[in-house]
Amino acid sequence: MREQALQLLQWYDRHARAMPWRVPPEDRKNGVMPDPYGVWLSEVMLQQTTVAAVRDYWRKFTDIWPTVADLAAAEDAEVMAAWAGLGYYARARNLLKCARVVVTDHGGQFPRDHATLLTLPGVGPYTAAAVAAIAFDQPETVLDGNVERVMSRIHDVHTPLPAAKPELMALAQALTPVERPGDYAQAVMDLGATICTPKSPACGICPWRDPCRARMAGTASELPKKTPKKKVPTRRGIAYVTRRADGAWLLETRPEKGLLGGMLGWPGSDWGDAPVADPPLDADWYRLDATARHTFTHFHLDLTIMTARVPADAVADRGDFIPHGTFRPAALPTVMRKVYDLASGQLIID
DNA sequence: CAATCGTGGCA
DNA sequence: TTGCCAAGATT
Repeated sequence: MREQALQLLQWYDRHARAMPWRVPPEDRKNGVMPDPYGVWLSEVMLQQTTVAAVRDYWRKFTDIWPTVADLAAAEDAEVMAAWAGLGYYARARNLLKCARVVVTDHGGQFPRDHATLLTLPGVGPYTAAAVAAIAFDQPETVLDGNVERVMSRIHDVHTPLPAAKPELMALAQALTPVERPGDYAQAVMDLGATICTPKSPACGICPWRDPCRARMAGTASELPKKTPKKKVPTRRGIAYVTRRADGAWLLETRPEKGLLGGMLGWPGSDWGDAPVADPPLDADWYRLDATARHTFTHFHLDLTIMTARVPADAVADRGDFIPHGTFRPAALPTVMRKVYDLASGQLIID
């Protein structure tokens, strides 16, 4: 095996991070392999998301749906509700699609090869490689943010991302060993997460200290270069929070496509410069002084909150009344939960 | 290729 | 407060 990969694997044997979905290196050496379903689930959840944020969600999902068949049989709304708060909700929609494809088209078994994995909804180049390597020990190369950073430093690559990706992928592939590819994939990512960090990397204790070109050049902390991103605009909107006399709340399921697609939310306006919207029903509307502020990936949102109490026989033009006993604020995406937190005090039913 | 798509933690 | 960042995929 290549010396450099071996050094990283030896470091991983001593410093592998413990995670609920991970089989530690000492067990993998004894032939223990992780459940592909759990690996796939973790990889989808970890897309652009921290390990700390994923842990409890992964446990919740595997507790409620222990197998891919269980997940495939789940109600859409239940899965979206369970995902609420984790963000990037297209992942949850594709997660369910993928589970159903695995059951109907692949006999309930995850494909083992990269090409077939790539055909699954929500599975791109990174996730396909991660599942193939970690769950099936195939010599695939994972290229995530960690690996991009590690490779750009080891080889002192100054080409800015994302243009540098093909180059970094080639470098990463050249290092990928044929032995223990699953542990190796996890090892590079652990290295990036704990040693070769974005700011102040711990080069002094790095297993790849000697071959690292950026450390030699003193450029490690400024790599990888990235194309500058523009700052985000502020948009405004209106949210209508309606409570019926029997305690029910007026909510609507958002369209499948677009922001917060498929998630539960308060009826409201579009979000833009000067939002206008008709209330979801005729009522005596009260405007809260406080607004709900939230930052998405590409814009800030400032939501004006309107509240109203309506009779038990009220009929809405938009949305559906959800009974008080059924409604769970935790099933809302964060921005909608912020609105609830601000509005609920005004809508207490005796 | 560039834009879209969440959230929470941290300097 | 602001900006950056985290195991990307899709269009």
